[in-house]
Formats: sequence, structure tokens, C-alpha cells
Amino acid sequence: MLQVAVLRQNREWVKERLAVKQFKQPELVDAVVELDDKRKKVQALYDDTQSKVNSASKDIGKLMGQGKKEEAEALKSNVAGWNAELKPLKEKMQLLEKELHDKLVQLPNLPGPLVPVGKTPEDNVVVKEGGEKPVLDAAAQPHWDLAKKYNLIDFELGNKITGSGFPVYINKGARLQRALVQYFLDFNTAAGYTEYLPPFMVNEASAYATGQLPDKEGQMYHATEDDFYLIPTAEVPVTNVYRDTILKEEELPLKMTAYTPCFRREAGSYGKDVRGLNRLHQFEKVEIIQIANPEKSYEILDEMVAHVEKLIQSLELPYRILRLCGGDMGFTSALTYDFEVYSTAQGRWLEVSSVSNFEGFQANRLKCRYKDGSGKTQLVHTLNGSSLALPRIVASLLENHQTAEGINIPAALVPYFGATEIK
RNA sequence: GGAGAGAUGGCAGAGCGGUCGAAUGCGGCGGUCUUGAAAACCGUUGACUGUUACAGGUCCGGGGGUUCGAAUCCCUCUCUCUCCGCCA
Repeated sequence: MLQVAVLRQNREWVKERLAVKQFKQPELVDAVVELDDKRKKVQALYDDTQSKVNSASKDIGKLMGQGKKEEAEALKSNVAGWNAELKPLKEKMQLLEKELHDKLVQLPNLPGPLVPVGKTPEDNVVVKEGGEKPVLDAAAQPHWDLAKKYNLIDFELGNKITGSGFPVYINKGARLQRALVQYFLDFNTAAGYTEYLPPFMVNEASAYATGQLPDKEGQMYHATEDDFYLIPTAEVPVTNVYRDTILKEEELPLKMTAYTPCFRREAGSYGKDVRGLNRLHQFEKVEIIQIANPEKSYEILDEMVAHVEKLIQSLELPYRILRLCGGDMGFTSALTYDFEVYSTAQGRWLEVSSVSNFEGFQANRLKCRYKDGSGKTQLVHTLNGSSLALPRIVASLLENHQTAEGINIPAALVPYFGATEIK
């Protein structure tokens, strides 16, 4: 959520920035500021009247103590009058606040200066390409066939147990999942991230604080009996560790990592996008999260991008890094880099990580602040990224490292997987 | 699932319906003392809103009510803890 003060200071600039994000309702910015003006006026009047009530009430107390009943009674009738005025003022104030809030939450985060202008994924900028695309022979297979051939993943079994998008990993396939999770976590903790194992369901307050509610209500599974949401990413529970917190400047940056399964309803997806491991309702992911001093957050974003890149390189996969254009970015992000690995047999790029700086947008809802050098309380910046999401990594590993004899396991993973290949 | 207790400042923990944003202790910060540190002593130490700055307003789990006045009384919701039952 953006800060009203920011809108107030730079209305036109805010609208320009929102336009980069392809936001179509710049009038909301004006509406918010105007509602805030109104709110302030009503509030001032309310506070004034309340002040009179407060001091009169104190006087009544004193008069009663002195036994001056008639004077006290006179004051009481004054207060009754003021109280009658307060009631509609309060209602008006609450109405204005609600209206303001409803509009404010519709405004996406402002894109940073590096964000390319554009509408669709085609407008994203490839900032780097690395690794080597293997040349596969004609008999090479897509990962869903390889998964079947080596009995790694059973999609149909998942259909029976739960439904589509809930694959069952078996034998070496299950082992590979475990190896990847363990490897990723070790890689992250070695870089100074503190490991967490958070709840996989969160309450409404947490989902709201990181921006899943109300924006993406339909994307999460909702356990209505207890009003819990299954997490769509570890970002939700882990970022909420620091909800309603005022940190000391020297505590920053806070670096956290967590493995969790992720649950996404993915309503409306279909076709080749959901084939095999491309898009699932439940998948494994290791996430990295940082809470940072605003002055350092872009440095940190670069650091996180470099970190994820090293991890992908260690898996010996062809990859590229994209800087997302305004139209393709997430609602809460100020700058996002996507990592894609190449799915050679499918001939397409698959997103495996998305590293973003949210600046103060999440922190504002989280109420996560820090005290700066001068003792002022300010919003922190939050950042996160996948490090990494498993299914598409697995898809790419299987496809790119396949040979006629089997599937080669990259050296970095061998100690975790316990073998150099899958046969 | 059954029975009971509770929710107050970073933590612990007081708080007759008015003088309570809230005692006290711990912690934090500043200082005195000290070669330095510890101890001791002195001072200071919540958030939000608002104003050029003062002032003012709000917040004692959430919401509602009684009252001139509520942390204190009533209703309600949520959560936590203890005991019993069940159970990985």
C-alpha cells in the first residue's frame, strides 16, 4: 500500500509512474488525496469537540467533589450537546476512511526508474543470458515422458488422490525433490540467510499484510472452517515474522530463507501451460527474503539476483535474466527480475525465480519500520525471491541433462542426491 | 471435544469509574564515578494522528453498549494459557 503522503507530495509524478505500470485509473490518485483532505477537516472538527467534552468531564468530576451539583448539571447538558455533534462526525470520518482505504488498496506499487515501459511479456528486457543450451538428438523427450520412463513422477496418480496439478513424486523423483530442497537451503544459509520453517497456513491478517488479500483472494486455497489460507509462497508467513515491528537500524538487513510447499488455485489456466510440471496447484519452493534499509535495498536486490544466478549456474542449466516491464510486473513490486531456464524439449523458457524489491509497499501494510540515525521511525524495504522453485527446475534438469542412457545429475547436487545419474 | 483462567508499554507486572498514556521491576539510551569496565547513583525511555511549531485527538486484544467521564462496569467476537479427554 502506498503512503498517502507520497501521493500528496507528488501527485503528477505518481500518475506518470502508475502509467508505466499500465494502470488505467489515475483519477484514483486525486480521489485519495481529496478524500484525505476531507478526512482531515472532519477529524479536526471532531478532535476539537472531543477536546471540549474531555475538559468539561474533568470539571464535572471536580465540581461533584466540591458538592456543586447545579453547576455540574449545567455542564452535563453542554456535554450532551457536544456528544450529539460527535456521533455524526465520527460516522462521517469512518466513512471517509473506508472510502479512502478502498481506493488506496487499488493503487499498485510505483515502478522504479529502471523498469522498462511495456505491456506484455514480450516487452521484458533480457539483461543476461547464460549457460549452454544443449543440442539434443531427435529421440530426446519432454520431461513428462522422461518422468514416466524413469518412474519419477506419476501425474495420473495425483489426479486420483487429489486432482490435476497435484503430482506424486516417486522413488528417485521424490529423492530428487528432497535433494534440491536441501541443497537450496544449504546454499542460502551459507550466504547468511537464517532458515525458517513456517506454518503452511496463515490467518487473514498475514495474507493481507503481504498483499495477497484483497488483491488475489481467488488465488489462494481458503480453509473456511477456520478462516486460514494455504500459503501461495513462503513469502507470506516469513515476511509476517516482522509484522508490527520496529527494528533498530543496526539489525538491518534481516536475511531469511524457508522451504515450504506452495498452494495456488491457478484458476483459468489451461493448455500447454499446465502440461507436466509447468504449472501446478502444489509445488515445492525455497524462498529468500530480506528486510532492508531503504538506502541499501537496490544494492541488496542486485546481491540477491547474483545469488540466484550462482545457484542456477551450479545446476548447469541454460538460463536468462529478465527485467520485467511495467505491464508484466506484480502489483506490489517496484522492480522485478525474473529468472527463466530453458526447457529444451519443449522449446520454451520457464520461469523459476522472481526477485523483487517492494520498497515500502509491503512494509506499509506490515507496519514494519525501523528507527533511523536521527531516531525517526521509517518504513523498511522488503525484498524476496525464489531460490528456487522446484518443478520447472526439475523439468529443465530432466530435459537438458538427458542422454540415451539416462539423466545426468549436476555435480553440485550429487552429494545430496547420492548418485551421478538417474537410469 | 468438556471445564476453568486470562489478554495492559520491548519484557515482567500493578491498576477504588474521574487527577491513568498508565505504578513498580527488568531491559534500552544518556550521564556521574572509574585508567577502562562492572557495580552503584542520577536522568531519560510507547505508537499513531495532527500543527510551521505549540496545542489537540486516538490507542490498555477487536467490535458494540452504559456514563458527563471507562484500562476499570455490561454484551459480543477473537486469541492465549491451565486441567481433562482424544491423538502424531
